[in-house]
Amino acid sequence: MPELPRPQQNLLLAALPHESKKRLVDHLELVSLPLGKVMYESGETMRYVYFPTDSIISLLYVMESGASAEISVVGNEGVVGIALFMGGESTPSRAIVQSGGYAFRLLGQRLKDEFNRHGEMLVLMLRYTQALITQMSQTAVCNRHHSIDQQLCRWLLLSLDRLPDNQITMTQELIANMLGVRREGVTEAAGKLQKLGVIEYRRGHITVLDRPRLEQLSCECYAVVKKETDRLLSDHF
Amino acid sequence: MPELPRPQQNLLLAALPHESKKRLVDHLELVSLPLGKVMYESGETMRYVYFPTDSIISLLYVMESGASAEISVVGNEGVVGIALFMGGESTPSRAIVQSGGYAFRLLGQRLKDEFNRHGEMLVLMLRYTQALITQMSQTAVCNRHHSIDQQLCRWLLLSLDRLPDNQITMTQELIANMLGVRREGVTEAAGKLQKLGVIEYRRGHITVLDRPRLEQLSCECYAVVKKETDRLLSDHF
DNA sequence: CTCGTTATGTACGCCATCGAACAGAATGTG
DNA sequence: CACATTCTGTTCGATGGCGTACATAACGAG
Repeated sequence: MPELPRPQQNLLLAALPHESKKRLVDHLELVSLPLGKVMYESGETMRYVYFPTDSIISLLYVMESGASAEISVVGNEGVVGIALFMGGESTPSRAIVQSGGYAFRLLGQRLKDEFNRHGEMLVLMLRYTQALITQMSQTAVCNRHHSIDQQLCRWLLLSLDRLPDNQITMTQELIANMLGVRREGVTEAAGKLQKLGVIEYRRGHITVLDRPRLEQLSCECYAVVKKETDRLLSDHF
Repeated sequence: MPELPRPQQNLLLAALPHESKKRLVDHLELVSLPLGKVMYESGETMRYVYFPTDSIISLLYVMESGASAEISVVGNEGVVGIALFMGGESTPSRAIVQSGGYAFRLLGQRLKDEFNRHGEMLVLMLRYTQALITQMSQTAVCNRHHSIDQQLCRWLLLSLDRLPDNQITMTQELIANMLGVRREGVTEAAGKLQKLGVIEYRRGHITVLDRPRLEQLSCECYAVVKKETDRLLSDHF
């Protein structure tokens, strides 16, 4: 039987000094996040922040037309709900579960209290926020300049980094929503990767077989984000 | 003769309570920022933060190939150098002067000292950062889904909001760098706008004649960013 | 005023991606 | 096991933006 997740699996929670952790741990509530669940709707006031352990959350922007694009992705290295401590309380984007799993949630007010003690929590959250900003910037650039093929590679790698194995549960339709492209475009790109033996997939399941090759085929955006995230957070982790 | 800028012209500085302002004002140094000046190079450690009064600064990402794209834009409503107080000290993007003018610069350490007093400065900087995040997200979406025509409108509006009159000094070539498209694409889009009587231009100078029409022709991205920025910062301004 | 430089205009073929439409395959539900 | 549903594969024409090449026009330094 699978064990239940522990707070330590989230790297931000793990990085907290003992004192902070002690203050928070009793208020952390384990929640299950099924694939596709909408955690925040655009403009909504946030009540909780979420620290994923083994789930992945996409921050998605949905336009008036219904078209969408992923702005950034959050896994066990991060937290969903930065608007709470940044002061805005809400954001114009949607948070949706991209890979089912668990997260620990914390009442917004509790996080704010801890944040306002101006200790390690503040430093950590701000550094993480900067990493998130890097990801968003890179997404903007990537959307402008890179092909679907390259972007799919980037997206697979970002997902892979946040998953325990080399297996991604996701339909091509959903990936297309994330990338903001047509489903057919993803089918084609995925087909090429499969032909190259880099991935293997069947109806909603993708297995990455050759990760080094995937990194070669990806645009520089993945490496930039990875490197910068490591730089910003590795002191703490 | 034109008067020299005052710190109050930067909205963030203006919004500071008297006490904070008193601590900082003697350390603010007025600097002139000529068009095209590179204020930060990607990855460089930041020494100063800049509070523009009448200049505009673009945060630009330049790829390995040399292609570029604007991530966000900063005028008298903001500050250049958030990485300093976010904790990362540097970012992978370049800051370049998009419209010449003045700014007050402040030694990074002074800002950090003020920031670490955990007063109004912290709150203000974080809220501003959230506004910047909104702009970056929207840029990502816009790059994915909207036409050059629409994006040019958005870009003109964002610039206009940060300038004293309806006159923009900027070549089509530079606009193309910002938008991450070909110069010819901008020429064509600008030509259409001129034919419609919305703008008028000649060799590096653009005059906006019909701003309401420009807003109609723009994608929703401009309005989203504007509205969210107002929401996040109007309590303070 | 002239000339070199820089900015803008235009044209052509190319290609990635789009939109739409439909066929086939895998899945799980009753 | 059969069927409805959902996912994936493929095709077609349309098109927006690209790369390239070159022409014209405005400016400003001498």
